[in-house]
Amino acid sequence: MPELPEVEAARVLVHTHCKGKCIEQAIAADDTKVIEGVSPEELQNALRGRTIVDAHRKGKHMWLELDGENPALLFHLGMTGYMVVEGVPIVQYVNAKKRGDEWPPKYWKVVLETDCGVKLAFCDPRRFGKIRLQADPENNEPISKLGFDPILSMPDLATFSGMLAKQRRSVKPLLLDQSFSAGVGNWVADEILYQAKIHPEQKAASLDEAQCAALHHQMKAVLQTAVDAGADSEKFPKTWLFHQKWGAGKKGPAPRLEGNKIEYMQVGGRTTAYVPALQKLKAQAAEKPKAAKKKAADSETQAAVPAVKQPRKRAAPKTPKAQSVAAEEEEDGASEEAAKPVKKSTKKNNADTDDQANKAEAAAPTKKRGRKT
DNA sequence: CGTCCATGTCTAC
DNA sequence: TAGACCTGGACGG
Repeated sequence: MPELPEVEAARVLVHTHCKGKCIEQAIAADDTKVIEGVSPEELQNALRGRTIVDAHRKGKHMWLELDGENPALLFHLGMTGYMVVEGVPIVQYVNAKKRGDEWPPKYWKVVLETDCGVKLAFCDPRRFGKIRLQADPENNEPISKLGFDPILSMPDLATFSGMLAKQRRSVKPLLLDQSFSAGVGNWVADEILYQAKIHPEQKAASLDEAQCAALHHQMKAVLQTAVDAGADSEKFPKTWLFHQKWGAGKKGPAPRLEGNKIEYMQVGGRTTAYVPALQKLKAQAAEKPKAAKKKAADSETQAAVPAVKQPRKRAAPKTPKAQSVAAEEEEDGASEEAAKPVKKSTKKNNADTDDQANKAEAAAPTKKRGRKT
């Protein structure tokens, strides 16, 4: 769950173990989807011999500042990216599979080894992450287009309220917009809104003074608390909605929090958990009646309902993404890593995974974790 | 085996 | 606002 707290924890990890160290060896996977703009060889050559001066972060982006005039090494962790230092236990994402101690770790995209033997790897199973080289990252896209980072520079209340007043959107989609507030993701947004007792669909401009103040406070407070906990969810306050959303709640009895029922709905295309009893949608300006949303509406006071309560509610079947099963040529040692989809049209990167396996082997003969079939 | 879901962006109708 | 992009885990049959 790479949102601000998780990325900050990754930054701290690098800062703690790698700051001031020289990169003696760098290995990059042949994955053009994740590694942008440079070939593996170019990236390796650009990193070898460089000293990691420091590690920085803004929003969900982080970067390693290198010595001299060398461009920085940027990372965006996407949905499943994470940093690992050999021998240092990683804070597992909730619901993530336990990783072993093998090195290089599975799904590695870049592995660095410093002159004093520290080994750092960036891994990303789902490959939504991004790695790139860029000079002066703070003054170039995408980082230059980010909004305020609540931990680095939370605006004062007056400024913040002014920003809200100009918005037309609902508050949750606004919080998720990285050009508004950088670093807030799906779970953080839900937690902030729950703590501030604001309904996710409340229009940002319709928040009253007290709500603006609560939102302003919780935005900083929730993130600071998560950062202070090192993004380790086991250390998050027991009163947080977070634990229901990913901890319990999913399975088992009807999810409740402090005695209140938790509801789920889609807001801005994302699954949203909230507590209707505390987060009420107050009347807003001239708004269309908003056809009673079947989901939340009916269940408001259904405390009498038997303990059945189906977890979620799957509506439409949702078209499967018709995996083209067609062509399937390349064999060589390829078949060993992820079943390469050989996507229909837009397939430009296939040789990556298997290639990585090969490199991993070369780089660290010890382990090779392919999954044979 | 199949379906659904996921802590994030992008892009197109 | 829905669909794409990717992959793996959880769960149902």
